[in-house]
Amino acid sequence: MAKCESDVSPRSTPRRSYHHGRLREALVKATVELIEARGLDSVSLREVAKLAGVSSAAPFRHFPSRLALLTAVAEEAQDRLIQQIEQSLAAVEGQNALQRFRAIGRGFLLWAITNPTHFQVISNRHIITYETSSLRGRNDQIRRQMSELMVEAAAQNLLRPGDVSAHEIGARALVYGLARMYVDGQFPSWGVSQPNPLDVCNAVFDQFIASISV
Amino acid sequence: MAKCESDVSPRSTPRRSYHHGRLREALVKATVELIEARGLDSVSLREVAKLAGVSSAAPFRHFPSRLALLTAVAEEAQDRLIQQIEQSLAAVEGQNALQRFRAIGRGFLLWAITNPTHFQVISNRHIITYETSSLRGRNDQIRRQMSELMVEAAAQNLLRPGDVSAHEIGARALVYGLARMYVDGQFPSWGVSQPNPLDVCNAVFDQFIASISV
DNA sequence: ACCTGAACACCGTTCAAGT
DNA sequence: ACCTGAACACCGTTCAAGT
Repeated sequence: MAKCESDVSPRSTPRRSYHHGRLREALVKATVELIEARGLDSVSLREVAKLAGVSSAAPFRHFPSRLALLTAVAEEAQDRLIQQIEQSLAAVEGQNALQRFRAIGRGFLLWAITNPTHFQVISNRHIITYETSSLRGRNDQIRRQMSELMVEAAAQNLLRPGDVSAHEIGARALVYGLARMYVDGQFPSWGVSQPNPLDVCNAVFDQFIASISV
Repeated sequence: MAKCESDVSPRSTPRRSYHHGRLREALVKATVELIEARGLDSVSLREVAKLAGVSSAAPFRHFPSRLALLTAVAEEAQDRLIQQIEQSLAAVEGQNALQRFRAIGRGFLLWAITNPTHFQVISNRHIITYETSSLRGRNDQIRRQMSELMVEAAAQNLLRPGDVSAHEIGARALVYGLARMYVDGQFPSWGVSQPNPLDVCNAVFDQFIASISV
């Protein structure tokens, strides 16, 4: 298997001490850098370790497995997502339930497009342990929030007639699908030639929100 | 790395002849079986070869790389998708452009849910060579067909006011997102407890089509 | 023409031993 | 307490040699 060259190089300044100090954080950082440089598949613990300037066995002091390391990246991804959603929600405080629902979707899109590597890791359930980590619980929380807003929007007659949960699942699938199409590089082949992919995503999502509202 | 047990076992009837005869097809079939039994990540050429009853070097007579083997699976996936779409389109012959557009979406959903393994392989651009195979060209063909139907639907005033391409990208992202949520096992956590996931997908997609039509 | 067996350079993971 | 070096069983891929 030929390994392609890249601009990722190990620590030029060798550790002055035997103990690394912040190896855990350094490994997570090195993993993200490696994915950005050469893609998810080419991430090996051995190269992550080399990038962080330690032996290939050292990561196992901090992570029980490769899965656990990538799960740590996914947890960082989720932290950023939740932060982004909270920020987007804060910007529409006091507005109606549908506008708040829309803010969550836009927050998700902004997060996915500005953090494509993190999005790729967290949305790939095969490379992380989703169920046994905190990921599942915190994701469920976002989902519940969206459900409540949809129910509230329906109660306030903000939605066109139709099944409320179908609207909700539709919105989630639409936003998730857009983000995936972007990170999978499908936008160019779809004739999306606009300079900013986020503008495209927002426009599509906004039109969806408009079409389900009265 | 511990290998879990499974019900996939190599050929019980050993080859009577030195030459396999239909090794290429057997390898593709073994690959699909292996993914179904133990997931995409655990597919190795060596095990595929063992399943087909040949040495670990034999596959390289028929496929230049692991990528090429999985690309062959993806091509089989695309064959089935195109066949399904043609069948779905045939069932709505003579109906208006929006109904024909809807038929493509429903064909895609039916294909993805009845062929989850094939969908997983073809939608994972990191494990196949998408650009240099016939995949890209034939996929573009489907996309063009959808574009034309959308333009035709707009010309016939079947759509609510709005950007036509945003409707089209929205439909594509929605359908793709639904299929991914299903194969990624996200439906249970979304409270989708209906017996048939296809019914859920169809209902969500139909409501989308209804919401963008006049 | 098609397949095997041994080899090479990788990989995740373990563990005794070092500091 | 934290890290190294060598080891183990894997992996994709190559290639001389077999049929």
